[in-house]
Amino acid sequence: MPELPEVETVARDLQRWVAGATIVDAAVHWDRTVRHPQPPERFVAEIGGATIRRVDRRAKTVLLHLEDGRVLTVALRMTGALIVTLPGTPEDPYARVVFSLADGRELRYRDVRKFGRIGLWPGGGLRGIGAGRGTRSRKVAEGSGRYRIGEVFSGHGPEPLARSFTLARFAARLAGRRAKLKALLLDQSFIAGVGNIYADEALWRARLHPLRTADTLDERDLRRLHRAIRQVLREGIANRGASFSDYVGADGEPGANAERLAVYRRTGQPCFRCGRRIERIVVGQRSTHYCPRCQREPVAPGA
DNA sequence: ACGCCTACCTGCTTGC
DNA sequence: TGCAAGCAGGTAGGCG
Repeated sequence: MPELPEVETVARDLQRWVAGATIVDAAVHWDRTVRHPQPPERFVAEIGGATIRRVDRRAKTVLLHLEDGRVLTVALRMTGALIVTLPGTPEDPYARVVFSLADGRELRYRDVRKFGRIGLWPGGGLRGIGAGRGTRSRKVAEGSGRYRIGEVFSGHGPEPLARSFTLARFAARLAGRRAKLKALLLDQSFIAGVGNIYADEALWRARLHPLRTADTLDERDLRRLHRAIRQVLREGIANRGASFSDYVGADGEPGANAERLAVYRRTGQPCFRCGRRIERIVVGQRSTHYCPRCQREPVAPGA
């Protein structure tokens, strides 16, 4: 499940391997993977001849900045992967879009479950992203006009690893919120890039129960949570991401972070801090893993 | 504005 | 062994 650390790994790989490369052709094998422009034939016509200037990441989306200013976005969602292959590499039945590069290599978008989306957008408006209050995700639907790349992300919250994501700013964003911590961490308009794995890991590290509500946190809780979010994401990047089934880097290799996780998918196994068995509950339709001793139950109001 | 729910997808695991 | 149900979860979009 590509979250911030996994997407960052892919973007860094691609920056090393395809920055400067020219896309000479593209083949779309699953139409709905291409979100914009529509129809896919138009997408193919518009991407042909484009040269990749730089590759980076915003939230959980890979951004391939083209020389002419346009931006190719790849949202990996659940099972998406961007893999660079050498000439002669066998075809992949799960490759939904294949970009042919001028030097003979291919940049393949592989996606077993077809949730991922690729878009091509006019540049502009990226500056200042995440500086706003983080509204609910705006409607930037397929086929509904040509939004600039900045507008695609206008509804996203701040980047948790940015220097500007300070404790004060985090506290200000949390103020007045009464949602469960788990739900809040998964909300991309609150913070960009955290998914189910790193939400559970951050809460374990901060010793906070996933059902605690944001308005019950004191200053020390806030500080621990702010720190924990940044730590688990940085460690994930250092280990090239966590692989469970489908996630791989642009080299096609899985990351090493899955075996270093403290709670995610460790139900019934001992907590690394206290030895108590990790439990699994469902919060907002998402499986949630935590230590019942280290992460104490929320106290009912008025109890 | 916010919290909650479902659809989108397919492969793997589980249970009978 | 076979087969169906359950599970995995990011996010658009709908509802109250």
